[in-house]
Amino acid sequence: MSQELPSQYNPKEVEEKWFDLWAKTPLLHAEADPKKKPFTIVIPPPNVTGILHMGHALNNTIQDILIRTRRMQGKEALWMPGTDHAGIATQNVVERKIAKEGLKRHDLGRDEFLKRVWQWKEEHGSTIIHQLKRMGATCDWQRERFTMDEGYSKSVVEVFVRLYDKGLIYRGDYIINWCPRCQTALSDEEAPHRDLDGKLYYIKYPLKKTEDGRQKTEDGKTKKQKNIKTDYTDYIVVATTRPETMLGDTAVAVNPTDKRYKHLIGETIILPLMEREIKIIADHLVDKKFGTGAVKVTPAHDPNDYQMGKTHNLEFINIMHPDGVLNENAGDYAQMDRFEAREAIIEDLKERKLLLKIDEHKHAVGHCYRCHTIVEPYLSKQWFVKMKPLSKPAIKAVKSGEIKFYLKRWTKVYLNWMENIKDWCISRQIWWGHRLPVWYCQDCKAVLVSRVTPEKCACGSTKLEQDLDVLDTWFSSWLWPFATFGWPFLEKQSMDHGPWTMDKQKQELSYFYPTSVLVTAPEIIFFWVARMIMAGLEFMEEIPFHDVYIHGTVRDEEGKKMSKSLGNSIDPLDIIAQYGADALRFSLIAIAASGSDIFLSTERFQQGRNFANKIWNASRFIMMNLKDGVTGENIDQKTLKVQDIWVLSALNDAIKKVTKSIDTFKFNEAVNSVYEFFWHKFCDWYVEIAKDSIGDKNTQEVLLHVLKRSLLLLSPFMPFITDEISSKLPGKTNETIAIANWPVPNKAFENKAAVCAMELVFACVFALRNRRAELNLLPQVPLHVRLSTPEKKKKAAESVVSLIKHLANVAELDVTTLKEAVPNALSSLVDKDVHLDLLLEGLVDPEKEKARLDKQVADLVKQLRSKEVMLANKEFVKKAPQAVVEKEKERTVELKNTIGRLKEVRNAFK
RNA sequence: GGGCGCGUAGCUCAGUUGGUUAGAGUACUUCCUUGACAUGGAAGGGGUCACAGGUUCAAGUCCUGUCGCGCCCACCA
Repeated sequence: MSQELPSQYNPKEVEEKWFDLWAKTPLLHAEADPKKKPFTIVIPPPNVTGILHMGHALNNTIQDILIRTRRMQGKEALWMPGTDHAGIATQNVVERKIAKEGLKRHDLGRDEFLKRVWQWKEEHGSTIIHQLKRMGATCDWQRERFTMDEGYSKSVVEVFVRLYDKGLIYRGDYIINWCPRCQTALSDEEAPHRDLDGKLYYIKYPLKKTEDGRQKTEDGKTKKQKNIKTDYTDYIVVATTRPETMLGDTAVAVNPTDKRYKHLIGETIILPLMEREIKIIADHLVDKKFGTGAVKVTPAHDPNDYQMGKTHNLEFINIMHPDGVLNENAGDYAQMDRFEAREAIIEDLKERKLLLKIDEHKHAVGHCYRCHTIVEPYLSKQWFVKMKPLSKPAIKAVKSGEIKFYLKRWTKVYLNWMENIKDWCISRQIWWGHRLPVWYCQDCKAVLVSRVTPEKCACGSTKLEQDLDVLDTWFSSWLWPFATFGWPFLEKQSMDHGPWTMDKQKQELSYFYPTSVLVTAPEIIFFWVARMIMAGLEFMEEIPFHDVYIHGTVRDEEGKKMSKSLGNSIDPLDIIAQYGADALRFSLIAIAASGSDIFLSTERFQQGRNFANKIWNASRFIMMNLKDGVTGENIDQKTLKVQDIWVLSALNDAIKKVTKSIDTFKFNEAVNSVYEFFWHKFCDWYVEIAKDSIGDKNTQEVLLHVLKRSLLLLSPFMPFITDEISSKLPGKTNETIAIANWPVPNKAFENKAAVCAMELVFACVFALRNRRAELNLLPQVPLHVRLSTPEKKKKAAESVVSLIKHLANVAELDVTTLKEAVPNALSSLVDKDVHLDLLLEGLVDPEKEKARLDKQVADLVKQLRSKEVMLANKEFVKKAPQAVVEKEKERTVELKNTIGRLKEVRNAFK
């Protein structure tokens, strides 16, 4: 006995009870079945400071569709959730919080500050997890991990020590990306370049007079320097976008092949403002074509110049404090902010007539990905991972096809990065994160890298101090696929999802690893995907996943990336509140074609809401008509009607299509197939037809049968509403359909004849509705109709008479095999040799109808001609596939028949 | 500078390895409110598939070029 659905679909009411239940339901078997191939996904750990945005919503919906489908298909489907500690972001959040109390982190001290961060994490860190649950994500929540968990941290330390021992981690002074606001080093990936409208300043650097008081002169100028009028007698002109760095210049460089400057190489220059003597050097790094061909060299503040500084043994002068304020090396400009100093220096140069000109100049400048401050190339002592050795197997894994990207084009992006990989700066000058497992002996200056806190140095000293830096968050994230299982199992870890033993954890890891698929956004390829592949191959000696599905970036209507900072985001939580999580999920997936970017506006979600409403009401209608004992599983095959077979066969098609589309990561196709089937086939046609025999038990069986399977097919996309409805259907077997069985096509229901017969019904009903509209006949007006068909189709036609009568309000319908046209009737071709004549005495203007028919005939003749031309083409007949040619021939015959028939009808009008 | 993607209906986009008359959602027009659903039903209008060449019996689909838009990477200071 089925329960009733409330007459109004209320997403909020429906959804709120389900995520708790899913979270409580064991989604995995207690013991992994070694015979069953698992399906594993690890969730891209969202930033612990994060709140759900559309990107997350899309990402999680896709993963949830995959995991739900595979789970229903009987796989051991594990979805490992969690969050990463997001070092810089989280620290920033907490710093902002204590700033409200008028405090800075140094006021609190490291320990106290970290306490505050943990406190914040306890209070707010699970926000995003709750939001993911609210979206319906069926993760194995009891396995939730955090990159700062005790056990996970041990993996991080283990990895650091192993890489260090292997010589793949080193420490050194290099130019790195420095964020003066966050006051930490950043990796190259964390400092994305953005184009800025900058300026290119041309500055005169005076040459030092030679000993005899004369200056060297140049013989002749080259043609290329026409636009720069330079007095080479007294000055060399350099071009720079960052004039403030000139305070740290220790040379001027020119290209050794540059004829303009050849005679000046080795000469001395007086650095303006600082009045320091610097040399002119020659280096191939200098581009002759850019600016004046002469470049100022600031080895401590530019990566290129750093290179030159090393090769030419120049002095490295750091002119900046870590916060971007100039230091004592900056002379008069000390204590000025870097941009303030720029202005001041320009003013001073102008005053001294040393500024030749300023050009507008667009150039790309690195920005901190957490606070968007312009980063400073900064010379400092940092820790690095040597990447080349790690990248080699990672390149191979993708090239060999062991790991596949969807879409394929991302492979190139990955390989390009991997093949040009640079060493990874992993130390961060912040407090929140994994402290480097490095100690320095205060006595003998030895460096100790250790898994546990060392007690004393080899020299016997106990004065050991741990490195103050912490590791890049991604240095922990890249271990996610195996560290979340407890790797490296050094000791029994406290995992809160059961009475785990180390052995069992090891078993689990070897069962679930490598994982099946990774779903993420394109910008994460370098940060995470590439590094996970390297880590997996290095530490597990196996790839971490087989497939990488890259989905699109969610953008607003103007094509901008949706982000909080731009203020253009549509909040998924608002959409959930307004339309429901099912509508959100449905619409997101329907829009998101394989990997293309997604443009969003609120209206898009109405489609999802409307569909949910349709599902609700159709289900309600079916349920309110069910007799006791109807289960949807006891269809009597012998009494199936044409329409029953047709809908069951269409259901088979839908099952096949949806399953295949999900297998090939074409989620929009999947969702459109099930939408099309449910709404436009099942509801629009079958349910309408079924109303005529709604009292029959078998009709009810079919209705329920199709409904149940439709709900299963829909459940990965719209889990809440489908589970709610299923739970109220008779004969349900599971607590939740999240663990029900995925539907499979039933061959018994495949029947071509029935499908053809139904197509005739559609064509007839369609033609008649059309006529009604043309003739302004209300649906209530009964029609008289004759169907002319060849002998062989007569039986099929007769089998659907009652359907046509019912659907098009036809009072009389004769099926004949007569070929001649009916006078005073409107004829429609409804199949290639089946005509439908609508008898209409006096209801139609013969002249008008004649004209209409003439036009129709003319159109068809045109079509026929072009077909004839095509078929006369020998090449076509020879080369085209047989089926195509046959179809064209059939079509020609069809056209000829129709034309003849229409002419007859036309002439029958008196 | 290099790489990638996109130009299809008013709008947002689908369109499988080339093969009948190019589809959907939305918007628009007309009609339909007696019990599943107006968050609905029926019918309709609307496309030179950016442009120009080429390959082919056949091109929205493949190739080349042009124009427009977008993204990513890069040490032209």
